[in-house]
Amino acid sequence: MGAVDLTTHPGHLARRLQQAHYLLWNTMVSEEITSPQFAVLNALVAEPGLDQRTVGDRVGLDRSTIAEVISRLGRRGLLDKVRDPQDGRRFLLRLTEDGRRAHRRLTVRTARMNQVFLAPLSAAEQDVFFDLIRRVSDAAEGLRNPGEPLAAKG
Amino acid sequence: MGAVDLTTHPGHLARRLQQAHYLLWNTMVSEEITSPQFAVLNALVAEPGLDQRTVGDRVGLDRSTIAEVISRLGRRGLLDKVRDPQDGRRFLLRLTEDGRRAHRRLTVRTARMNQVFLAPLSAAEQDVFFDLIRRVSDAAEGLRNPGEPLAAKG
DNA sequence: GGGTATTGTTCAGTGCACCGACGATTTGCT
DNA sequence: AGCAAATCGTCGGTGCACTGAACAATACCC
Repeated sequence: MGAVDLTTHPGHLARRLQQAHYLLWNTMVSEEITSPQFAVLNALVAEPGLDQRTVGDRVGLDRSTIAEVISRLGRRGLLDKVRDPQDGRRFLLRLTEDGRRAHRRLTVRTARMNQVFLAPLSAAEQDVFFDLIRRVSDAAEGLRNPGEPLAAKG
Repeated sequence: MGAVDLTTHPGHLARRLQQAHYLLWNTMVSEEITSPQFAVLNALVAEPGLDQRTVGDRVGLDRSTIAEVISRLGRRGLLDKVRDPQDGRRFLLRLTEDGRRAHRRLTVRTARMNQVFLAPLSAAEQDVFFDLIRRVSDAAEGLRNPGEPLAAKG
């Protein structure tokens, strides 16, 4: 009487999905570089010289979290941080040669892992999977800033 | 050259989904009791007197994490911990009256939040959403103990 | 040019999540 | 009965994730 079936709760399922992914990442991709760290490397491969905050936007991490992730990557020599001469508030981020190498290596392994992870679904189902998750996430993200109509700004 | 599209990476999507859920939970359900904490309360409503490790199994948390969650719930007076007289290793867990009240209150709010969270999907799509996530999570979970055929045990 | 608001980073605090190691207890085997 | 193995909880360490507050640098506006 009163207990609920958590398998119909999207939050619970989201947590389980992420745990499952964490497990596979650790065994198939890397034990040193985490998935969020890879996301940061990837963002800097696409757009070298971004500042911290923008990297955070790109990969979906807030200021505090991105600062820690970047600090860890910097400590391992995978990226460099230099003050922006044009704007003394920012740090500009750039991968080192080691960072680019790590990104290349992990890209291959990540692709393999994704195949294993998604193996239970047919190709068509995988597309649906992406679509549904994206729509739910985007909608919730949109509720964050209610007073921002996205098109009209003044 | 070399950067990857993270929107086709299930791990990245899983993280974003959980963040979206976290956001909605905090605004629509509770700022004090978190989603994993609610899962523990729910497990103990369904099966009072479980020990820590079994609760962890039910909600999908390892021993260390479940210990912290339970300690927080205990500190707030939502559950009681007593040594099992039959097995001195275990602690048996039981909700207090406050714990049951909190669970009832949050059950209602959680249902409302789930509706908002899933609103972007049609009813049929919601079923597919659950099914796909469950299948992927279960399969990855199954890779954890490779030598356990689930049916034959000796 | 000077005050105010905004922006980028950091820091403190809380909480989830994992692993590996440890001590205590129970179980199983002989 | 007695020892080895498994089991439950704890502890230490690492890392992600958020909030709110502080601080420095820049931008805006009169």
